[in-house]
Amino acid sequence: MAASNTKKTRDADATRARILAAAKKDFATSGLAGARVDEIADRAEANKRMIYHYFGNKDDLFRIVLEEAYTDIRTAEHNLELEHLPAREALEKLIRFTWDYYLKNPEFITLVNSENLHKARHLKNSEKVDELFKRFVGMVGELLERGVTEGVFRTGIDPVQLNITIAAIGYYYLTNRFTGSIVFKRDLMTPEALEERLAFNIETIMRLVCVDP
Amino acid sequence: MAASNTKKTRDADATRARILAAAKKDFATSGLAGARVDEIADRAEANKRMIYHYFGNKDDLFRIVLEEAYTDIRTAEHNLELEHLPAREALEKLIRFTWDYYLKNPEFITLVNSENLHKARHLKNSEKVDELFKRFVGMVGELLERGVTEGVFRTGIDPVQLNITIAAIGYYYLTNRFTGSIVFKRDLMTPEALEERLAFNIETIMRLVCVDP
DNA sequence: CACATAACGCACTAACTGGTTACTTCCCTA
DNA sequence: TAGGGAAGTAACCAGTTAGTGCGTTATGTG
Repeated sequence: MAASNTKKTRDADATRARILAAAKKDFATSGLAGARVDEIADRAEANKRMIYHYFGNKDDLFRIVLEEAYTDIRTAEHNLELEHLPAREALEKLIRFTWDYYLKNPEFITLVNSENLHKARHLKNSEKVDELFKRFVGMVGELLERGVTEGVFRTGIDPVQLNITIAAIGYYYLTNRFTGSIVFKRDLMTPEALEERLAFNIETIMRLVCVDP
Repeated sequence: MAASNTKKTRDADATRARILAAAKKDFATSGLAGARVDEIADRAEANKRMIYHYFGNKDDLFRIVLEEAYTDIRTAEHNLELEHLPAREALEKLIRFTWDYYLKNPEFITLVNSENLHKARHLKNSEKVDELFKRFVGMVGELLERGVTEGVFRTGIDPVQLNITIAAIGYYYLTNRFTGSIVFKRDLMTPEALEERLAFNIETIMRLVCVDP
């Protein structure tokens, strides 16, 4: 499973990008401790020396992969432009987006899990993530306020708690899909199971937030 | 941080138990790949050779630690004796229990995360976990039915989906407490924050399940 | 063209890591 | 009380791992 064979001669940006993509893949698959620098270099079709040249060391590489992952999801979220929809529709769109993003980008979940295993020590040194989230929490807060004004949402809901819950009900299902499929004795990843779960999640949040669910 | 100094001369059971406790701690802290067999032996105040004598290899040791963790939580759950309470109270007790258990046993969460990173390959070889969960899902199913009979719960709720959601809203908050505290710019682990989260979770589930929340 | 600069690669190392070999020490019971 | 088996130990091993020293090669610019 190597990077696309567009390896030209001497292209610093391309090499850097290939290393990042390879690192994302390996860190997501094996965790920080389990991932191997040599394998990342192989997958990137780059020399291991280049990893240290561009990224310093394994931990810094991990930090940058993580920052990129957070930037990606927050950018996609921003592009939803929820502010142009009625509050109820906007909320449902956010729930669907969160679910779909986790589903299509499973590496995001495992990267975040890895970072939490390490008590977020990489994120602590990151300035980038800081500003990303300011906008995001604000967005959901405004959405809630708008819903109250429209008369469709209950008052007094904490946007952070709501955010966490919307993420939780999708994240948990997907991150624990392997043990979950065993202990609950059903394949949690069939198209039908996924559809059913999304519907359940939408209902959960709508009943929590809406005046008249 | 060594095991309690009750190390007598020649006690196979005690040595085995010390190794298991040490392994649980280290696997929970560092993950499967990150944990070191030598360190587990040190922490257990046992010789490394004993680990291989009693448990075979690192992966088998991890599997047994995991089985023990699942047995512990399911046993505690069983001891709740929810069947002796009115359905509504029983449900709230289950939500509180789940939250408190995760809070007091953070290693459970990290062990399960590790196992899922490895696609549950250890659990696949476990017969023990199989029967543990049969009882559990049945218990929640009966609780839901009883609530419907009592006229307090809505009909048609899937016990597995409910189970997953109850776990999810606590699990996600706690497993991601490090990154969460950074991105949301508030300490998620103060007593007030924890209390607030539990209240929010109870409200979420009650609104989802109850006819008249 | 010349040449400085940056991209790239080889081969190496010191420390580590899961697992083992060969041995000693203790306890139980015949 | 003798001796057999289980508990426990130290030293070791072969393979792995993150990280580097240093030389080579391409490329853009004066």
